[in-house]
Amino acid sequence: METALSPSIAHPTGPLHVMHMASGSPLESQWLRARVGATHRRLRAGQYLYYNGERASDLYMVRAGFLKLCASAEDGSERVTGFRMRSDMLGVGSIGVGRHTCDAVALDTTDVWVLPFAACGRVAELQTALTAALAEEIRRDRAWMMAVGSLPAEQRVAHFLIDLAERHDRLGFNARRFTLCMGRADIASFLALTHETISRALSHLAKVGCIAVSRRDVQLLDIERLRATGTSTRVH
Amino acid sequence: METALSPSIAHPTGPLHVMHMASGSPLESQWLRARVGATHRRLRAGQYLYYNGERASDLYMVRAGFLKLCASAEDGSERVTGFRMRSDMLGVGSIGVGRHTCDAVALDTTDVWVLPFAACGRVAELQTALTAALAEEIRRDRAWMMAVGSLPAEQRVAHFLIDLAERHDRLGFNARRFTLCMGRADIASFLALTHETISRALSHLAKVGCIAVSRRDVQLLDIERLRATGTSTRVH
DNA sequence: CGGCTATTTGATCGATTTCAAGAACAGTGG
DNA sequence: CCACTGTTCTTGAAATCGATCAAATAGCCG
Repeated sequence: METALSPSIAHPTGPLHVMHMASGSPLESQWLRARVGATHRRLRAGQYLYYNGERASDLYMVRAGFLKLCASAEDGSERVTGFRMRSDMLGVGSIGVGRHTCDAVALDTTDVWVLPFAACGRVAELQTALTAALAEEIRRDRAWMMAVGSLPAEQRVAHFLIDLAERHDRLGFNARRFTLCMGRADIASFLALTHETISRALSHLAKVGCIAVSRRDVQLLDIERLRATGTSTRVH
Repeated sequence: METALSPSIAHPTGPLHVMHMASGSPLESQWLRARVGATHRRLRAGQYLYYNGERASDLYMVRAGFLKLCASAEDGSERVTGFRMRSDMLGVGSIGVGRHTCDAVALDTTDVWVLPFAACGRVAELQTALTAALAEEIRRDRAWMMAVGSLPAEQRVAHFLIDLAERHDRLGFNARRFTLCMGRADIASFLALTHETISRALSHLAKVGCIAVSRRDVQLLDIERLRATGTSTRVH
């Protein structure tokens, strides 16, 4: 019944679609994981998987739960740079520098596989999968750049909700109704807005009937209209 | 004498610094290039190296000149997502999807090496270098997200100028004085502003004595102050 | 020189931030 | 179970920054 939603949710040619690749990637294969000596780690909400600047020796794949990534500028201000859920990779930004370039914080009880760096390099299949995961990350950031740079506040929020819905859909979760694992402030930081603006945008989208919101529970009522607001033209 | 500038220009721990890595990367080695069958291509200003959506079979490394990358949203609006100069990689976003995810347009007479995809995959050293290049790209985008998301217009412009200066410095070019290869509109698109705002920001930075601008020639007169404006706190 | 595009500058308008306060909720300890 | 406290969320009103509209100037190329 989730698949019935796909026609309206899915985005066949968009960059986000490719993320699904990870679900079938070698990184999820059982024997490969054994071969690289993958271990397992569980985090409670609020715990850090790794810290910015910390020595990096592993990559991670989320198996359950939800995390946010926070980068900090030189001046000390923090910004959320992304959210990660099941089948997403973590820590790829550390490749080539050996240190994590952001914090990773669990927003819910979270399970990850720990994939040692060195081992990943030895296994050719993993190299390839890793490369693909990196490329995916780039496309994801690119999409974010487009959205944040050119959409007004309410449309950014709509875009954000649709993105979450698509990811839920791909993982087989309910894409029309889900709970946000992060607070308004985190969404605001991610979308480069204030938490008041997020609140107002959600209230307004609810008032016009696109969605229903109660605290952190969200229902997408009129996805088409939501997508329309989240996609409409805004040329600089 | 360029090195004398480094203390004030360089950014020892910042993500941008790592970009330099590319200069010493295997991708620049002569025999490796021969081994992957690298060819050469020259573009005149305005010519496209590749188009968004086009089948991708190569990666590119810039040897001379200057290019911009343009991504287009579903609604048709175009946005500049980056600028590339010597020692930068191009086309990495296509890895894993087989198609280019943006346009690459020369802004000046430009030379690139063409590195066939398939060959890159065979050579282990290249795989590693490639992975590093991808990670670099991610960090670069992350830095952009931080800047654009949290800085007001004038500081974004200052940040942009400093970034260009650092890249020039690393390549051994004059970091205090250079000419912009792109128009105001391209800068505006990249920084998610309007070209009028870019113009005003440059004029103002010039009025307060941080820089001198004439058309596309820029001199950085007071880098410290420029950096201060480009870094100052702006917490959401 | 004319026509073109890029750039600069001014004036106004509007979206979003900021400041401020209240309401809903969660957790705590009595 | 309930008051207490702190946090998250919502809402309002005012202030601000950048966009938009409009026009003038400056280069550039044929």
